[in-house]
Amino acid sequence: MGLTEKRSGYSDGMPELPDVEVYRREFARTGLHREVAGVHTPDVTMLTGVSRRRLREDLEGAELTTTRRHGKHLFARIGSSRWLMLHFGMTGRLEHVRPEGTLPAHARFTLAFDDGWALVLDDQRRLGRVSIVDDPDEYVATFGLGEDALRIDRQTFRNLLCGRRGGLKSALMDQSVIAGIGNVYSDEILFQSRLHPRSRPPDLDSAGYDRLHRRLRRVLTMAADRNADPASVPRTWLLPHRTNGERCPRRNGHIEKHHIVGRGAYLCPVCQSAG
DNA sequence: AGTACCACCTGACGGC
DNA sequence: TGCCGTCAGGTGGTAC
Repeated sequence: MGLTEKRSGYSDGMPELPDVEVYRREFARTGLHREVAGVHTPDVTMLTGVSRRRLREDLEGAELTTTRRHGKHLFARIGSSRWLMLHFGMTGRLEHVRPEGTLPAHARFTLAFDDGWALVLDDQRRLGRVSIVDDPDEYVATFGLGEDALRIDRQTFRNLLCGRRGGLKSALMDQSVIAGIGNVYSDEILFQSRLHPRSRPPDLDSAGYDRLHRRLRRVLTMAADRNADPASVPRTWLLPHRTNGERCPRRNGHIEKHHIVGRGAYLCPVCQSAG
C-alpha cells in the first residue's frame, strides 16, 4: 500500500469479489434512477468493444435502473435495454465524487449525473475495462466465466473441484471454474480452511470440501460487509498479516511467502500442512 | 489439463 | 543522485 492514500469506508485492496460487491452497493446507492448528464472517457485504452461515441449515445440522457455483479464484473442496466459493464483490473476502483469535487488522479471513465454528483472509475494501471453488453448472462457465457463464487451451493462446489488435478489455489482462482476469487482471497480462504494452496482435490475428504465451501462463503461475505478493508476484518484473518516472516494470527507458525501459479502466495506452514 | 511465461500498465523499492 | 531490474497481480495469449 505504501503511500497510497487511505480512504475510509472503501475497498482498499485488489479488486476481487468483495471489493467489486462494495462497488456494486455504492453504485446501486448513488447511481440509479437519475439522469446521466455526461460521460467522460479521457483515455480510450480501457474501452473494449465500444467506442467513446457509442458510450455517450447509449448513456447520456438515460437512467441506470439496476445493478448486477458476476464474479469481478459489475453491470448496470441502461434503462430497460443494454448494460454498462465495468471491470476493475488490478488497480481499478469506483469513487463517488461530489459536485465540483476533485476527480481522482487516474479517472478513466466518469458518469456525471444531473444533480452534479459523479461516479468515477479510477484506474492507475489501466488494466480494467469498460464496455456495453446486451446481457450479462450472455457475456458470462461468451467469455466462459464460471458461476459466481457466492451462488455456488455445496454440491456444485464439490463437483466443480473433484475432477481437477491441479492445486486448490489454482482451482479457486480459475475464473472459468469459479468467478470472483483472486490471489488475496484464495490465500485467505485456504488459510481459514487450514489447507495448503498446493494440496489437491483428491486430498480432500467430504468434511474438507464442506469446510472449504463454508469458509469461502464466510470470507467473501464478511469481507464485503466490512467494505473489503483489510483494517476492518478480524485480526484472526490472514489478510492483515500478509508479510513474509510475520507471526501467524493463530500463533502457530510464521507466515511464509511462496510462489504458486505465478502469484505471491502467503500461508502458515504449521496451520496449513501440505497435503 | 495444468503450468510457465510473457504482455499489458504504472509506481515503489532495492542495489549499485 | 540516478539508472535499472524486480515486483505487485487480473486477464489473456502462447508454448510445452
